[in-house]
Amino acid sequence: MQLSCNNINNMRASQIVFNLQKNGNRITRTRKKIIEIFSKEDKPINAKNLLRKLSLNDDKVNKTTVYREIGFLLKQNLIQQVYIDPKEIFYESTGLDHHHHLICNDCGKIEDVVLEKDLSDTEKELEKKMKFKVSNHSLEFFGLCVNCQ
Amino acid sequence: MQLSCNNINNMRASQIVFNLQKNGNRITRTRKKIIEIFSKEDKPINAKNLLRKLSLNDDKVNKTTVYREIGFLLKQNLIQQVYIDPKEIFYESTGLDHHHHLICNDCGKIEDVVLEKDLSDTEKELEKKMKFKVSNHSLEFFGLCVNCQ
DNA sequence: GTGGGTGCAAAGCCTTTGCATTCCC
DNA sequence: GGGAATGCAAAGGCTTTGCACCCAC
Repeated sequence: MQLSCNNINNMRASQIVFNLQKNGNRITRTRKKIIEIFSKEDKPINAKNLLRKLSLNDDKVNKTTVYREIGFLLKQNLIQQVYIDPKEIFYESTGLDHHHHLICNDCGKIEDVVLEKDLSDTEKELEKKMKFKVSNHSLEFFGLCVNCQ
Repeated sequence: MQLSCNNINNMRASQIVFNLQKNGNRITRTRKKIIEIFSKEDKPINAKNLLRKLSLNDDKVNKTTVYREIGFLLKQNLIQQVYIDPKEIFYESTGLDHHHHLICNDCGKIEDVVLEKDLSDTEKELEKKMKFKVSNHSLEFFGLCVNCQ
């Protein structure tokens, strides 16, 4: 199970690397690792997390590189910001299925959730009523997780 | 129009001040001013905005005071954080009707919107399916406003 | 008068920038 | 070899902290 899941994710990472390279971007060891981390991870990551994950392995990566790489991946639209904490910027892969987050106010745990109904009706309402052209939305739920209730 | 609107908001501010005082909190000039600003303002405000608004008038207020006052109002649950920009923390009065924001990706304008349907069904779904007890949510829309389309 | 509120300066954090060095293609 | 990517140190920007002074009650 875990294995097949990893395979799928690794395929996604390779695909991303392939496309980047095709478009003339260099694939350095750090860039490849970061792409793999974002492909494997199903929770939002911030710069500090990412630095820690990278440093777990063999060689160290400088934080400047991490920030620059985040900027690069944002520009390539491979990751996106997640609006769950106004004090820290979190990111997640744009390749994930459209989902939302449950953030526990007590322990800080973040869970993903795919909702049964989407917000397309609401977005239509906004475009009609407010003449606002919605390109994306952020819907996050705050409360208490099972363990903290 | 404008006048009556201000009156309503000023009433709200006086009510807040009254309650704070009743609970043993001191009402300083700065605290009162900040409460009035949040009551009058219908857009999310950040510390910098607030400092600027306070400095427009007669005497200057120190930024430390602004940050401490924001902390105080948060603790009193009179203002809440708004999740629209991961780089800056915005706040708005908790006394406003439940609403969401439309953030223009081009000019940065923030509009309020009250949606026809609420998310209570979705919150019930989450409590049932994920055993997550929702206390509040953040729903923000990003896109292009009328002028920027 | 007392204790909370304020101002100032300094420190803390996270993030960005400048510049010389490294290494992918 | 050329130019993008990297590492290091320093700077920037926002926020917090320490401490002496002030003012609301």
